[in-house]
Amino acid sequence: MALIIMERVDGMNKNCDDFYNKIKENGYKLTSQRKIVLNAMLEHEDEHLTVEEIYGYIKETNPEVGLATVYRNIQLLNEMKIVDKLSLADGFTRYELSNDEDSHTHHHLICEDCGKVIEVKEDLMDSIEQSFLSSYGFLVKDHQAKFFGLCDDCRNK
Amino acid sequence: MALIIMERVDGMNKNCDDFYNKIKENGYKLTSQRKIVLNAMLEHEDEHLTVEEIYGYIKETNPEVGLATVYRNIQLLNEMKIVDKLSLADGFTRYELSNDEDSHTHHHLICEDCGKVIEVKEDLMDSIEQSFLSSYGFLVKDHQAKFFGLCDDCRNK
DNA sequence: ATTATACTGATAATAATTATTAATTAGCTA
DNA sequence: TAGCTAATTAATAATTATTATCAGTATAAT
Repeated sequence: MALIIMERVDGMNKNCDDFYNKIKENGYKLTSQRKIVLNAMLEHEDEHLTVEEIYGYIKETNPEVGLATVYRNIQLLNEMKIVDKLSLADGFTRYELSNDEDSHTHHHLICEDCGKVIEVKEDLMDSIEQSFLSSYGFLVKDHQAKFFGLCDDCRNK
Repeated sequence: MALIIMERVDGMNKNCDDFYNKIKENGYKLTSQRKIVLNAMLEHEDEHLTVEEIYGYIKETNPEVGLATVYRNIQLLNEMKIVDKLSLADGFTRYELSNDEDSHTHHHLICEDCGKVIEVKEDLMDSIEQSFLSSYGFLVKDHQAKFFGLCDDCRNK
């Protein structure tokens, strides 16, 4: 039984070990709780999760993990750029797995009518960021952009 | 003395009455506290203020105004698009006077080294927003964008 | 001027996050 | 591989930010 679980975890995502290594490279210990938090994020890759939601998912299989530990480790994963911190339109702080550690953060289109959030994985900001360098001498390393408006469904209602 | 103060308030900003009218147009009463909160924002037009900071400015001249009133009215001014709500890099919720009620929210360039915040008043997002309409059917009404990186000074250090 | 109702101040309540502390554990060293 | 040490954890207290409550007050409509 334990073996089956191990197989599933190992096979689930080839990046899993990469993340484990990253944690150790940064000088942090690879604790079971850290793996659990990271796996929760991997298992809900395309969601924008609050800490309470992450905690809820974790409790289903690992009720012994404490809330403060989830807070601590989400923060740690954010500092290591493994997860991104964002806030959409509802005032909650949310986290999601970084799509690619070297690429810029992707954009979110937020429908003001139904609340739906659309992910835009293309960057599309290159020219605007170039202009910031020439106009202000500001070198952009990353960005975070939200666009508010109406999604296709709500626009046609 | 009262007259001098009145003159200064009236002369300070010709938009003052426009805002007062807007409050009444929206069906809200024009209370002295509401004027005080609005004037605090007008007197610190280019700052990104937390509620505590606004409260601090108000207390200097009007210590009788309560904190809950500041919260209530800042929220109200935000709903009426007189002030914008934003969060920069420090996790605090901040407010600033809207530059122009009809234009899109402006951008912020945040230096990761010294923390300086540069305002970009030009929009520059038109083409990217057009592409969202054609690719996703999403009609953008407003946006909010932060760019993280290095300012001119820190880049040359 | 009177009056209905929205608004305010003070403060209690709530929610989100951080700090504390004793006990546990990862991973280095012998 | 056992033992050691510092990092980490669980539980919970403390803190911080924000919202709700409610009795009293002030706005603006009549």
